[in-house]
Amino acid sequence: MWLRESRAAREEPPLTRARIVGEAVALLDAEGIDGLTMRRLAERLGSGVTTLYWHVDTKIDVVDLALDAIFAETPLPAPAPDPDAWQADIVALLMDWRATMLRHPWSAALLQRPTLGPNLLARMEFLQATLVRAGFTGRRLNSATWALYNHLMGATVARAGFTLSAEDREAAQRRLHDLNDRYPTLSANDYMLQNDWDTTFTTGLTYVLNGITASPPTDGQPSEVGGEPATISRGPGWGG
Amino acid sequence: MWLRESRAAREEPPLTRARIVGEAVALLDAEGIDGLTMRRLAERLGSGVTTLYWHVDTKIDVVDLALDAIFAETPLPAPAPDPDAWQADIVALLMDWRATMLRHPWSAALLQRPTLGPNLLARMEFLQATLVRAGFTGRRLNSATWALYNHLMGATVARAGFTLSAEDREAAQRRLHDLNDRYPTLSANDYMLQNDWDTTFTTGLTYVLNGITASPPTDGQPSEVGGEPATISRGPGWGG
DNA sequence: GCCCCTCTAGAACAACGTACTAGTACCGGT
DNA sequence: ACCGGTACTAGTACGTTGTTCTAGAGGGGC
Repeated sequence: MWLRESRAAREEPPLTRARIVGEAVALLDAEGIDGLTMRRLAERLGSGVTTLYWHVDTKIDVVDLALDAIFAETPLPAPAPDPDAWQADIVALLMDWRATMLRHPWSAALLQRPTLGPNLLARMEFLQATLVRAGFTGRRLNSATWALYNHLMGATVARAGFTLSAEDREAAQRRLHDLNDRYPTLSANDYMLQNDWDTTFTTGLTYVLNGITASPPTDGQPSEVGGEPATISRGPGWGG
Repeated sequence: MWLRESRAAREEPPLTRARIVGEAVALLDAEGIDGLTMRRLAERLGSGVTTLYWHVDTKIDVVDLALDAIFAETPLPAPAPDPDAWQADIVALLMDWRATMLRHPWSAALLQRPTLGPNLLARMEFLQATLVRAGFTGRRLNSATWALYNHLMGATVARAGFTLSAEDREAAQRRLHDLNDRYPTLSANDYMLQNDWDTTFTTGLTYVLNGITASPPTDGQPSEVGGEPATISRGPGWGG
């Protein structure tokens, strides 16, 4: 029995990579990115500081692991029964993706490094597989994938970064109003008082999805149809 | 003459806020965000470290000032003569915006903090004023503004963060191929080998602009027309 | 009995942001 | 001619950070 207990302790040593990552997420949630310190992390784990370095090479590893770990909280959405409802699948995926990141606001600031964790790749796989199922291939597939991803990331980073208190926002808006001659539109439209991020996100998502859907998914020649990148230029070509 | 020289020196002391910010941008360009150190900055300026703190309250101030300073490099684009060509104005603005950030890649990682510098506000003013000129008001104006801003930021952050060497990208793609059963789509579509960020950006921008243009700009009741956020939900409503 | 492997932890180092303090040069007032 | 204040520079020092180096404890196999 003691042997068995000892073996159990052997298979689950008091300090594990998983335990470190879990506590790192908790610490990040509680104190933000600046609160994550190897010493504080060790303190919360009841271990020596340098012990962490046996399980992990560097602090960046901890951050990367924590970043991927939060995407294991939620399972991928179940694809809709109707195979034509690919847009619903994408909306479900992106809404959950955003919700996860906003549950851990520090993640938004960290996602600028290349994201190669298994859970993030799984989400990317789901996104692109859904688009493939909808008929996108080649360059169109690539553009659609990134357009959706960009909207998600831009909206979430903006949302997570705009953490001003209500008073601060009102003060900033008053300052905009004082600079009325320089920023008349921002002043008139209460730019700083924006607070309905959720509907802003979903409305923008419909824009992107509608734009993607309108551009036909590569049936036939992939380089001729309207909406090609070549139609964008600084000169004329727009506004017809 | 000596008096005059002395007065000139008086009006332009050896160390200026502007000179500090300029050197900070150069240092950030050369060595990235981790290379920006008060000591190294002082060294490059030929001054004592703590002297900086007379001109600037904290290091964050330096970063914020540098971040806004890069948007003074380029003037705002001249609005197109044709008033209906508002989309061309927006494209010109966003292309230049992105180009500026990619010229200083550290800026992408920093833009998660609320951006209230005068040059950034001027760009935001241009963007929203153009949309107002196109007829957008109220919620639609807000959604359109942020959809465009989100696309810009998402694309630029992704681009600036994906700085892997060609060999690293190929190695990562090989790893994806080895995990074929888990990421079949990413494996089959060379997800990691994406490198034409420019056309991906412009194509995505046409998607967003088309989606915005398709949704009518608040002529009449602002809450009834199609494309309302309420039409998005996890359940049915999509995929018709 | 001995060794190696897994795991823990203290001590120490270089580098960081910043506060405190002292000092220099110049200008206006008396 | 002196004095005080203002603009500006700079050295020293403190606490904190990530990380390396080194030492050591406990257990299984020869």
